[in-house]
Amino acid sequence: MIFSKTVGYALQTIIYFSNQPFKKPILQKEIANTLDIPHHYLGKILQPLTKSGIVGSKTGAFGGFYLAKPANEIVLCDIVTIFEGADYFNNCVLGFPGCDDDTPCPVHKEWSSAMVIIQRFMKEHTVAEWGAEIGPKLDYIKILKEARISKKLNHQDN
Amino acid sequence: MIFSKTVGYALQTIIYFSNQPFKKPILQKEIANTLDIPHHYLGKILQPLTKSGIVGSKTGAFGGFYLAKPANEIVLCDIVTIFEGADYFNNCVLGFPGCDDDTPCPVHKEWSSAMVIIQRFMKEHTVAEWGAEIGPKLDYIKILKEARISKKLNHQDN
DNA sequence: TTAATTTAAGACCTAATGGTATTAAATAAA
DNA sequence: TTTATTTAATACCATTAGGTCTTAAATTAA
Repeated sequence: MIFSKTVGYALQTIIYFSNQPFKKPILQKEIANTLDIPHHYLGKILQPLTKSGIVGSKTGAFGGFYLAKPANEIVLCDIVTIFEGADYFNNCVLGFPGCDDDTPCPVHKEWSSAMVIIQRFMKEHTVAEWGAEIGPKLDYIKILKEARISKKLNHQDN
Repeated sequence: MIFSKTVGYALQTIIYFSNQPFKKPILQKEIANTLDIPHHYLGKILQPLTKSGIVGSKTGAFGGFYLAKPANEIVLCDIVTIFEGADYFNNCVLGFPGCDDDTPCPVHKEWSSAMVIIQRFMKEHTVAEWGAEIGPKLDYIKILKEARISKKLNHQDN
C-alpha cells in the first residue's frame, strides 16, 4: 500500500463524512463499525483531524464527529499532509537526501513529472466528488465483516 | 516518502551497481560507506536481492556483491516487488479491502489511471539508464557525511 | 595448512506503527 | 442535580521496521 493504515483510515473517514448530513454529529463507534476500523484507534486518528479544523466534535449525549468544513473545500492531500507532512510527495523515490533540481538523483526529473499526475489527483478532486459513490463499498465491508464473525462463531463450535 | 527505507536503500544499491564494472565484486562495506547506509543493515537488504538472482555474491577474500543480471534487464519495479510484493501498486489508495473494477472504492477509477503513469515509470526504464548519472549524488552524500562527522567531533570538544 | 578476508545467518536491540483499555471531562436530558 | 452519553487524553501492549553485533562458513593467498 502507498499509504499507512492510519492515512487510509483517515481518508475513508473523511469521504464517509462527506456523504452524511453536514455538521450532524456521528458517533465514533458508528463510524468505526461502518468502516471496520478498530474504534479506539479511530479515536486517535480523529484527534489530529479535529485539531486541524477539518473535523468538528461534540462531547456528551447526542455528540459525535462531523465535517467542520464543507466537503467541496477538502482535498485528499489535506488529509495526507496532516499525518505525513507537507512534502510526502516531494521526497526522493530512492530515498536519497537533498534531492531537488539542483542536486538531483538519477531519476529525479522523470519521477517528478510522473508525480505531477498523482499530486493533481490528490489536490484537484474534492472529497465531495467521492462521497456519493461510497455506498457499495460500505455494503461490501459489511458482508466481509459478517462473514468474519460467522467464521469465528463456527470455529468456536468446533 | 513513498517507499520504506529498505526499498530506498535497495534501489540505491542496484543503481550504484549498474555504474560499476559488470560482475566485479564490490565490498558490502564499501557500498554502505558510499551510499551512507548502515552497513550491517545493508547486509540484510542484500540477501533477498541475492536470493532473487538480481545480485550475485562471492564470499572470502576478494569477494563481494555484484549485479548477476545485466543492468539493462533490471527495472525498478523488480526491486520493489521483492520487498513489497507484486501488487504494491494495485492496492486501494484508501486502504479499502477488495478494491477492484467489480467492487471499486469511490476513487478507484481515477486512481488506477494515475497509477498507470507510475507503473510505466517503474517498469519501462531499466537501471542501466540511471547508473551513469549517480556520480554527483554520491559526491553530495560524501559531503553530507563529512559535515556530520566534523560536527560530531566539534560537539565532543565542547 | 594456516591466516586473513568476506559473506551468511541469526540473535538481539530500539523506535515507530497499529491497536487496546481506562479514566477524566463535557454535554444533555430527566 | 443526577445520570447517561460521548469525546479527550493518556497509558499501555503487540507487531513491524530499522539497525547493531556476533559467530559460522566460504574463499583466497601465503
